[in-house]
Amino acid sequence: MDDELKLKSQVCFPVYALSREIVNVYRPILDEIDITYPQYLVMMVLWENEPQQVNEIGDKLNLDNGTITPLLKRMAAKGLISRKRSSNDERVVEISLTEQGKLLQTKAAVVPQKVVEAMGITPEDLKQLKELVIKILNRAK
Amino acid sequence: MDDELKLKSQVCFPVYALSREIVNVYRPILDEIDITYPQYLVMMVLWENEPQQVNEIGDKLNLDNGTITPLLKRMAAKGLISRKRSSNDERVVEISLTEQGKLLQTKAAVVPQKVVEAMGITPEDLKQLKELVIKILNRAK
DNA sequence: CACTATTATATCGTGCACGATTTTATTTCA
DNA sequence: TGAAATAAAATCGTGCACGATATAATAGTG
Repeated sequence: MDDELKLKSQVCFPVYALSREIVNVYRPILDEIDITYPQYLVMMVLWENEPQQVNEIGDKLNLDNGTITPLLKRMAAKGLISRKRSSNDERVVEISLTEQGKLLQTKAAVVPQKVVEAMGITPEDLKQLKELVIKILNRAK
Repeated sequence: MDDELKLKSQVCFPVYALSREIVNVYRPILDEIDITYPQYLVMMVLWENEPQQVNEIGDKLNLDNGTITPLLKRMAAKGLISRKRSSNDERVVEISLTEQGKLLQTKAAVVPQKVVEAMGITPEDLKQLKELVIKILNRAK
């Protein structure tokens, strides 16, 4: 049998498995502040700068608008963000943080440390992983 | 602002983004043999050994049965696999390849090379990535 | 031998994730 | 200026992904 078609030979499968494992590690930690991992990513984008357009957020997270639009709607329904049509350009929807969304940042401050602890990963491996993944990601896109 | 809550500081986000990018690279390639990436993973598990129980496949792919059961049902509906209750233990469902499922292996032989080309990744980075990700994955679980 | 615990699978509900298409607004340029 | 092109969001359909729960069969135990 062709070795390349064996699961053990795969490089992509461990990445796919690690990605899901990461989300599973985040889940119980983010449950405490009542958001999901993709929602947490959106919040990080907005804590850094707001308001932002739907597409700006999608570009930063590499999510297309078929994903980001319903994601933002769930977040708006939860009271974390607000959506307003731009008066300059009626096509654009500006996403801003609500007071509740701003306050969540304080509660989220403990998340990074908790995740590192839960994953049991060393800072060296972390750094190496990030550099390598970003290198590959940049080439792939 | 707390730097740890910035997207740029994140390690997990690049892994999550790379995982989705990988699936997106596979998509057009696997479209030609009419399967999805998770279905391709199941096929690899079965090409290596069959029949296998539902849970055996799920364990190898780290997928719980809320994911694997409907996935296998779609594959059975497509004619790639067959599902049969074990006569020894009526709880167990044995998953086997159909003739069509076996034949697909030949058509899939070109997939690994095509993916490597499409990703534009060097063999050294590939090897390094795999080792690092597996190391982290083993610690996290 | 019943009664409880365990195991294997299925089901249900929610939330991504993406391609394809649609809708509406703005821009371009003949 | 008005038709065609482009751009921003939204919508639709399909397929994961997972926790929680349910169902049914087998195993263990007093």
